[in-house]
Amino acid sequence: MKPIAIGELSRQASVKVPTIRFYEERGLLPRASRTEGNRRTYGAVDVRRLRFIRHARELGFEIEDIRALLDLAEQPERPCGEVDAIARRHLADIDDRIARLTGLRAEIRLMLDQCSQGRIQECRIVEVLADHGECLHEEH
Amino acid sequence: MKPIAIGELSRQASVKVPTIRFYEERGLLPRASRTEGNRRTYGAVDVRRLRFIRHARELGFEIEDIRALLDLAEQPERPCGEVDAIARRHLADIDDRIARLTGLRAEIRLMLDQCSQGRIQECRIVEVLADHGECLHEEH
DNA sequence: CTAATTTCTCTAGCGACTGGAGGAGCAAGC
DNA sequence: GCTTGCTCCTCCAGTCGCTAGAGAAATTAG
Repeated sequence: MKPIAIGELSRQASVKVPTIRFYEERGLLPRASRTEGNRRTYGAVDVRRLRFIRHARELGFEIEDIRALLDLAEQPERPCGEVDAIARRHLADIDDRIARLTGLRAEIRLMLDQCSQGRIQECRIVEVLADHGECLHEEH
Repeated sequence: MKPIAIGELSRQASVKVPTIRFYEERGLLPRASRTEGNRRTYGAVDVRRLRFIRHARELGFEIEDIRALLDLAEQPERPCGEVDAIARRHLADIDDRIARLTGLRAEIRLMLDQCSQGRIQECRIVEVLADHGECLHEEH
């Protein structure tokens, strides 16, 4: 039950000190209580909450989503449909990004394959970049 | 050979007006000549250059890379090894991102599959987020 | 008691734009 | 010639999720 300082919280949750202050400012962490000397103090609850945040961030959830997930996590009796929806949206977002990156990959791969290592004059990479019409890429 | 205004350049290259001014400020486009009334004027060369930039951006190249590519494109006699290197680096970067996103995807997919649509109390999604040890994810 | 470490607040910077305020230029219709 | 409406100008602020620095104060170790 002994309170810990921000540096200790940082170590226990693997989140940098300025990031913790940033999360507090953004409302993901409650405003920490302070010592006489104005230093933030934390407890086990904060460690858990911050680890939750870190993990969700590692999985790519945005701050807003995490805020919602934290709110929901505090209401254990409610059905978890909203939690599910957030995760599902995030999954769709990731799928989207993977698809777009895969498209880019193909196009760059092709450019590289066509480059004959000659002079820039006849370099396919430069040509393709210069002329949008020459490539696979479409999206408007 | 008639000069065009920034709005027309914007339409012809499919790049928004403020973005054109931004590119000028960042040195990707030369400082445009001006009319008596201080408005920027452009020509066909600028349209080509801006399209090159747009296409490279769509492919995910960073501004710095594009600056280098533009410099190289202006020296057609030089070997295209550097162009190749930039594209290769970018490909590696994309591969990296795809790999990481694929990892995230798997983990979120798993969470979703395990969620039994009950109450938040027993929701696997919340559990996994709360306890880092429970998941596939490792990286530090 | 001193020195080293930690913490505090405040501010600015990253990348690549995007959008708004407030004002001036310009073409066309009356 | 004048008004209307569009385009353009500059400058500034905001986005996202941090990260880093300055300069000062509190705490801890030796």
